[in-house]
Amino acid sequence: MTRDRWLSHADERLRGAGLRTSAGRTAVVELLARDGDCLLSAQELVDRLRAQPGAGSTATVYRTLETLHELGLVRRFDGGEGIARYEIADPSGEHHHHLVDADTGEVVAFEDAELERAIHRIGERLGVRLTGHDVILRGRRAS
Amino acid sequence: MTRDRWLSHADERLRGAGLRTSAGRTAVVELLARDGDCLLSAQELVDRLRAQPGAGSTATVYRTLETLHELGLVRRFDGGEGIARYEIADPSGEHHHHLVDADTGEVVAFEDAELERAIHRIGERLGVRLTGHDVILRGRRAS
DNA sequence: GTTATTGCAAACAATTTGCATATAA
DNA sequence: TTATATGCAAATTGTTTGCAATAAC
Repeated sequence: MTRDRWLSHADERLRGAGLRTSAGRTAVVELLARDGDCLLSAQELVDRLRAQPGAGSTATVYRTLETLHELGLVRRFDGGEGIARYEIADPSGEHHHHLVDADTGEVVAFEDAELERAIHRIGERLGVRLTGHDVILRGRRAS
Repeated sequence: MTRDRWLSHADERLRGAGLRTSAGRTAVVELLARDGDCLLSAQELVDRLRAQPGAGSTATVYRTLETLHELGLVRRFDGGEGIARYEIADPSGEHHHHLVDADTGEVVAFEDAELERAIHRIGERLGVRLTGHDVILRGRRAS
């Protein structure tokens, strides 16, 4: 399962970066492995951590997210509401994009091979080795 | 020319929304028509307005950008640095996307018909009438 | 022991808002 | 004349940071 794979991959990567296995960071990483497959804000993480005992300070959550992002373990999105959202980045490179309902704000994830192919070709056409990409669609359900 | 067309379109649309032709808003709109074809921040707009006499308070710039965005006259982007950037939205629907250099942060605009087609098809596949979309590519120049 | 990590609270930066004044209609 | 728009400064909000205490190695 993707989440388990991500968790062990993340552990390994953090260890490999010379970082210690500390309570706070571990709590964030495990929470992400459990709930982080789609777009969580830092505040949401803090809240969920606070539900469980002791762990979960704002600073630690932000610091951990920054670390994970630098290591390529999470993707970060800056949706127009001025708050960043994160989701785990599958080590296999497989990923989805997001469709936002223009009325409700509801977010749906989708994958599309044709889209990925088009993006790949753009990189070639522009002479750029792509390191990442984000696609956000907005629309309303056809009535 | 696109900018002139945008300016008259914007004027008309603002008028049509029952808004008054005021100095502050007009200055922002005209500045956008002149310089706003690609990704300006609110602060950059304020600075450029301040270069000219009298006009250009932070509040008015933000309020105008909000209005323009609601009316679909500008596109807003939230690049990961916590600051929003705006550019004029061509009334014809023609538009470009952005490639960010992973090393320098430099932004290049591009258009791609194949990409647009792929996105259109995704809308159909998901049963959604698309109202907008953003694509951001990140990469480094092939050496 | 030494060094990384934590948590709190203070600091920050972008953006928003209250309100009294000025201005377009 | 009347409602809208402005500008200032204060308030808000998401995020970052200094620092002393704590925990990993």
